[in-house]
Amino acid sequence: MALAQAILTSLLEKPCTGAELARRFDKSLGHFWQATHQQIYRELGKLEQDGLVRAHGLAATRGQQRHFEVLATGKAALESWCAEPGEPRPIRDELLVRLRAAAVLGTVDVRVELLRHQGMHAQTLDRYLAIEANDFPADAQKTVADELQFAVLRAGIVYEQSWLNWCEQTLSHAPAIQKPALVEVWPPAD
Amino acid sequence: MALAQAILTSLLEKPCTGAELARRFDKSLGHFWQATHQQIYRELGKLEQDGLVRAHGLAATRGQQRHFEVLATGKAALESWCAEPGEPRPIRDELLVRLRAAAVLGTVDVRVELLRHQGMHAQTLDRYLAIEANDFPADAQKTVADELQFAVLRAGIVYEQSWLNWCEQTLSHAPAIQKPALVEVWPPAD
DNA sequence: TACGATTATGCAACTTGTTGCGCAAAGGAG
DNA sequence: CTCCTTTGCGCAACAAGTTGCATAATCGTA
Repeated sequence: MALAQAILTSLLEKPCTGAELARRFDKSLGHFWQATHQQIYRELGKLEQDGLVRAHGLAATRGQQRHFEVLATGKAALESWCAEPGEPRPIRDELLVRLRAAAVLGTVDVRVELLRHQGMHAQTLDRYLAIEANDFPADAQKTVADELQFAVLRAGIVYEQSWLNWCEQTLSHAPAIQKPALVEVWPPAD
Repeated sequence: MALAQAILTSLLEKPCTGAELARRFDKSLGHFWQATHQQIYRELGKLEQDGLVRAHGLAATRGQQRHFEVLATGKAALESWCAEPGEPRPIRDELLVRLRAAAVLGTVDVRVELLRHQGMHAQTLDRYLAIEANDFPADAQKTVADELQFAVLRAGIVYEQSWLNWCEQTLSHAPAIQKPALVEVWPPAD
C-alpha cells in the first residue's frame, strides 16, 4: 500500500523514468521497501490514471522512455497520506516458523540455519553501517531532512542488530538442539 | 509460503477443526504469523488435496465441522521444509516510508505518529514479557522443545524492544521536526 | 548494413493476504 | 415450536507481490 507513496517521494526528489526509479529503489529506498520493475510500472500507470503524476514523453508504444513527474495533486495526496496513522508490521519471519516446527518435530538441527541467518544479518548490518559512516558522520551538522533520513537508516541498523543479537543468544542458549544419531522409525500417522 | 507449515505444526501438536486452528493462531502462533480463517480454510483445502492432511468428518456440506489430522506424508513434508534454507525478511514498515516522505516534503510533523508507534510497541512488548514470566520462568528446567519455543518468544521481545528503542532515540534526536506555522503556498507543479 | 546485446516498457499468470458476504448447523430464549 | 444469535465453513472479489516472457528502441560491432 505504501508503494505508491514511496514512488511519489522518489519522484519528488527527482523526476525520472520507470527504469531509473527501479534502479533507485535498488539502492536507497530498497533497503526498507523493495519493488520489482513490474510493480513500479503498474503503480505508475495507476498514479497516472489518478492524475497524481504526469508522463512527459507520452509515447504509448513499448520500449519508449516515459519520463514521470509529480503533479500538485500528487504532492497533496502524499502530504495527506503522510499524516495518516498506520499500523506497525509484526515480525513475520519464516525462521520462527521453522523453529516452532523443529520444537514439535524434535528431529531437525536448526543451528546451521541460525548460523546462516547470523551471517546474512551481519552482512546487511555492515552495509548499513558503511552508509552511516559515509552519509551521516557523527560530527556533521544535520538538517531536519537529514535527521529524518538518518532515523530511517538507524531503524535498519537496530533491526539488524537485534536479529544478530538474537541469533547469538539463541545459538549459545540452545547448544543441545540437534538431530538425533538415528532418525526415528517412520511414524504411522494414519 | 510458511502458512501451510505453520498449520501442519499446529495440527501436529493437536488435531482440530479449522475454526479451532484460527483460534489457536490468534493466541500463540499468531504473535509471529497471522492468518485469517479464510486463509486457513483455503490452505487446509490444498493440504488435503495434496494428501498431507486428512479430514476426519468429511462432510462436504457447509456449516459442518471438519476435524483435521496430519498424515505421515505431511509430517515428512514438514521435516524436509524445516531443513530448507530461507531468507530473512527485510524491514518493511510503512512508518519508514512516511519518514522518508516527510524528509522530502518538510511540512509534516511525524512526532505524533512516532509516539503512537512507541505506545503500540510498548504494549506488544508487555504482552510478550507477560508470556515469558508465565511460561518461561528463569529458574525452570527447559527441554529442547521449550528452549526453541522460548527462542521464538525472545525474537518477538527483542524485535519490539529494538523498535521501542528506536522510537525513543528518534524522538529525542529529532525534536525539531515539526510542521511550520504557516503551510506553504500551493506549489504549481505543472 | 546487419546482427546481437542491452535497455525500457509492458502483458499474463500465479501466489499470498484481505475483506465482505452468504449459508448451514447448533443452541438458547420466548 | 419458532425466532435469533452464535459458530463453523466457505465463496467471490480484490490488493499486493512475484515470475516469466514479449516487444520495441538503442547502441556497439562485425
